[in-house]
Amino acid sequence: MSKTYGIAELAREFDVTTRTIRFYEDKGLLAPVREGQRRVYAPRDRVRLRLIMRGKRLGFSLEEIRQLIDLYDVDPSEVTQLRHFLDKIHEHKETLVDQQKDIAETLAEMERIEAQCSSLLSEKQKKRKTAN
Amino acid sequence: MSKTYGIAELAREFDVTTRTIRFYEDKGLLAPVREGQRRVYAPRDRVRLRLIMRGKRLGFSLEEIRQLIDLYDVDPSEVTQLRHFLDKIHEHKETLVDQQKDIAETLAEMERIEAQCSSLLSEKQKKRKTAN
DNA sequence: GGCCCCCTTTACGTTTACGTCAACGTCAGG
DNA sequence: CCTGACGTTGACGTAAACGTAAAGGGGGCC
Repeated sequence: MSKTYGIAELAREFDVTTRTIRFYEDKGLLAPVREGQRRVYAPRDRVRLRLIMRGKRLGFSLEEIRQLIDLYDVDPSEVTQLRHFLDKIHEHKETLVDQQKDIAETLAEMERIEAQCSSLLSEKQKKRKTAN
Repeated sequence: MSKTYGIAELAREFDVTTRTIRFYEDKGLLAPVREGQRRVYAPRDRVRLRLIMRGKRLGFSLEEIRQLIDLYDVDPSEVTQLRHFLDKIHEHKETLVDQQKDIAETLAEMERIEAQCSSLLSEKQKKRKTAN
């Protein structure tokens, strides 16, 4: 038997509330096994949760994340599905590449401002020294 | 005189509604000049709008975007402000670098799945050919 | 038995980021 | 003068992503 997890356990690990985890289940992002009423999470659920958190950090909506995650579980039996699946992957890849560009630009600007600021700061330090 | 823009003009250019632009003003992200009651946007407002859109694509909240944009307009007179300012930049840079990592990981996984899928697809094609 | 901790569902509240509609001003063209 | 395009404020609506409180079940342990 591979390990299982309780809801509180996962909540602690990923620093979210149990409410949040149940909410994700409501939205079809998770589907833990039940033991009576209690939710029991398998390692694959834990992986999914990790993917969800990453998706959130990237600014995707839960709906988009759901579609993304479903890609990992697709049954590769039908050829048409495979094609459709590859299309979806391409879409998401483009989005991500665009984001990379956005980030690169923003980082570049920040470093420009940063440098400008640093030089300004060191100039002020000089003046302070010469004034003493 | 450098060019100015009407609200509808900018709305078209950035593919948002005028409502959205006014909303950003409400939240302190924009501050166009008034000509009577009408809003008149200068090139710098247009730049700001571009920054806003980029921030949104990166999943930042409007409040975070406001703080980010304000960094571009900071008055570099006070040394303490400069230090504080540099700290803020460092924070944001870390966030962005983390995002870069997230994106890289996601892209890597996608390409792995993609390759796996493509090979599956070409195998099916082969079988189809030999079956004919 | 009493307390604590974990779990459950139901349901209403909140924040963000706008959409939508009403009601009205302004200015150019026909 | 009327229409139509563009603009304004104000108020209410809404979807997403949870928070929070209510009300309760079940197990362990001292």
